[in-house]
Amino acid sequence: MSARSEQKLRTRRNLLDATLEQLGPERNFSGLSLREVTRAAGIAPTSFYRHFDDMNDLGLALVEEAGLALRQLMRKARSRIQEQGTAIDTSVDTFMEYLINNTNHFRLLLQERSGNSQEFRTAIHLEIKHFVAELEEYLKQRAVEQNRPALDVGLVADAMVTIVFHMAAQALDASRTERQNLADKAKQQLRMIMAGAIWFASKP
Amino acid sequence: MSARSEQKLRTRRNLLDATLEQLGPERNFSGLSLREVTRAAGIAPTSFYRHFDDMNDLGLALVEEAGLALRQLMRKARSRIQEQGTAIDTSVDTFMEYLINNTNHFRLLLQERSGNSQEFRTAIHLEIKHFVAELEEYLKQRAVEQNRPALDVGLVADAMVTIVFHMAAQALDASRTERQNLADKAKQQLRMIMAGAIWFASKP
DNA sequence: TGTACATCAGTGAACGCGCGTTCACTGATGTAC
DNA sequence: TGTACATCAGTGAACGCGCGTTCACTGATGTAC
Repeated sequence: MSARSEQKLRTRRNLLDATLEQLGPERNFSGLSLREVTRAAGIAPTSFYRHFDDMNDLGLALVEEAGLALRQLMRKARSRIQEQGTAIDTSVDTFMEYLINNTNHFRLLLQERSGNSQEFRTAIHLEIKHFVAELEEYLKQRAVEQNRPALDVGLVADAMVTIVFHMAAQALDASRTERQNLADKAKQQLRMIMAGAIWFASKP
Repeated sequence: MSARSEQKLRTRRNLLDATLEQLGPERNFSGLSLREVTRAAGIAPTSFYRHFDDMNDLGLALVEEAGLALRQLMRKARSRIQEQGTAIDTSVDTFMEYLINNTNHFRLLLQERSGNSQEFRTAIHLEIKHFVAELEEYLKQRAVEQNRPALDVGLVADAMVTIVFHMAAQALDASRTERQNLADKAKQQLRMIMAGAIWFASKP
């Protein structure tokens, strides 16, 4: 790759990183301006257009990145579970780890609910759907491996992801000990859902 | 009350209503401008300050209103349940009704997660906490009435509200039939949580 | 009831500001011969 | 390897726009006597 295109990629990366860094409890993605982002990235506002059509275009790139990171996280969690056998604890702990290491990626995924373009919200929704689908697949496998009755995995995976995302949203701006409490609460709630699902599945 | 102060209240009401009407899937509260709101309310931008300090102040008034409406809704749901005895179905249906009649009030309550002032988010969080607390109280009573083991009501109420709010958020911009599916899914998920909670409560 | 004055909701002009986007440009890097 | 030209990432000036906020004002409503 030529020096020129390497430099271009580096600038693009700066734009993406600078955008993430601007996000916070009081800063939506939709509240960021193009000029703010270029300022943070150390380039002229006009240079923005060498890399993205507009802020929406940049946002979509970030959402894709966040989704990819989430999927990588899941692979990691699954391999940990095989070693340790504690599915719920390990999953929640791993999610929490993602949260801490990719705070602003996660912040972006939470913007699903209004304030952005249809396209943007659809993109986020898709990433979360992937996340649910992979959990579904995993639950199905586990049920077979453990000779348990087949659960309504769609329903269970959806409920679990709802609980975990909600937990994570609250944990974002919480202290270390609050985070621990939130994680513990989520784990217990997931166990309730699991127990309820098994109960329903084993009914006549 | 004097004619003058009645007129003032009417203008204030116009501002609040105009603000709610501006909200939508692509419009955050934090994305609304003072001038937009006064334009929609049919007054001069400068008149805004006769009623509110700034947009944040107006937002807080709306959040309070939305919380009040939610609490009224709950009373209604509880009385319906006494007549019919189907707690989960009736509660979800009633929530759905609120959603349809107070769409933009609910949209406002969904903005809890970033993009607004700390004060604003805290206010929303408080309204949701009230909602959870009343559900907790209700669950406690039901357990006693039905001679069931005491549940971990805090955990259950929290999980249930998470599920219902998530359902409602998705239902906001969904079609009639999609909404029905979302409500059915939520009901089943709530039953799972309930069954799981009872199972845990009846363990030694 | 009538009069003189006080209150105050709503106004219009004006301000300075940051915004997104356009344009013609510069000069380093890449390419063809 | 050296030369002449092409590419193109990044620039700086400029634009028109909507914003929040200030200010001195107007005129209808309210109040005191």
